Amino acid sequence: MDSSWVDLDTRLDLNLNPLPHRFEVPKREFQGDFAGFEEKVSVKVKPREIGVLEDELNRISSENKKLTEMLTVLCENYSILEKQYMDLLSKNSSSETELTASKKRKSDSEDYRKMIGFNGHIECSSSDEESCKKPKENTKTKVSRIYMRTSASDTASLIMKDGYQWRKYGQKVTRDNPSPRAYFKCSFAPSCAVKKKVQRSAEDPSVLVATYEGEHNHPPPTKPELSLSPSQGSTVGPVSPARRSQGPAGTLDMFQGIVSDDAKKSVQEVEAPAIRQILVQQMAASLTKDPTFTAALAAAISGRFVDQGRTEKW
DNA sequence: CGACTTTGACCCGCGC
DNA sequence: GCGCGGGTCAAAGTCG
Repeated sequence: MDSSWVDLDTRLDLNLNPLPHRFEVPKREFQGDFAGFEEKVSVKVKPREIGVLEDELNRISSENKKLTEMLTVLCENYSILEKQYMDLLSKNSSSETELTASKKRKSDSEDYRKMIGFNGHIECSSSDEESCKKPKENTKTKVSRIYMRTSASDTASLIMKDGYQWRKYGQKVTRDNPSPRAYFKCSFAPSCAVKKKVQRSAEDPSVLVATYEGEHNHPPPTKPELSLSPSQGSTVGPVSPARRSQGPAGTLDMFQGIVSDDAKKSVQEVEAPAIRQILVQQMAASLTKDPTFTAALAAAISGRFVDQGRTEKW
């Protein structure tokens, strides 16, 4: 199924066709202050140059249109894939109910295998094996499970970036899995009782399985707050109650973590195409829905041209 | 120095 | 009752 995912670099490189050399902006353009820039903008531009600039502007505009179309197609692809994913989930859940308790664990891992086929899986449930194991516990406790493929460099640690701040309080080697299980508590809010367990998959050590218990009673950390936790760099919790209702289980929250965390790290470390897909979808949505995007782009580009005119004058 | 991680000990539930 | 295994605690160590 991997092949069905669009492997898209999420960086928006709008410079598809680099401008001719004469339009390249020297480094010095980005140095110094721009005070009095407006005055300088009223430059004497030769009529011939105006025509060239207009041509460039038109070209950029058409590129922008193409990009918008690409994003639209991407959104459609995502919708289709999302539908397939939800179908798959519903099939699995229906078959799961027919299994006995003893078989359930096995089916869970098989289920996981199917899911991991497309590299990332997010599963949320309020009535799962956890509540079967611990019938005395409050069955209302929401439990969600996230499978995340990690890069080789991440295999040493069990830190799973999800946007929230976690404090590790224990680690244990369990019987059914040679790799240790790490226990985390949400440390962002003292009153937040959310816990998470992170363990490598016994079948695929490159896959981290995080099990979240409970719901955060606080909003997800914002950017500045995230930057306050450099050591763990942890990151998004799956379940902000206010957001839980929307979209495929947990996906939006997961996505939010990726976005709100240090972008470089997240994109590198979270390799699950599903997550990237969500990222792309969000980007596409925000761009296509924003009527000012084109205008802003054009303004930025024309600003660059004006800059260029100024530079040539110097 | 404070926040966080590590890790061995302890607690508790469950099955036999 | 006993042993096992999962979960938690807390002191010591580490790091920025």
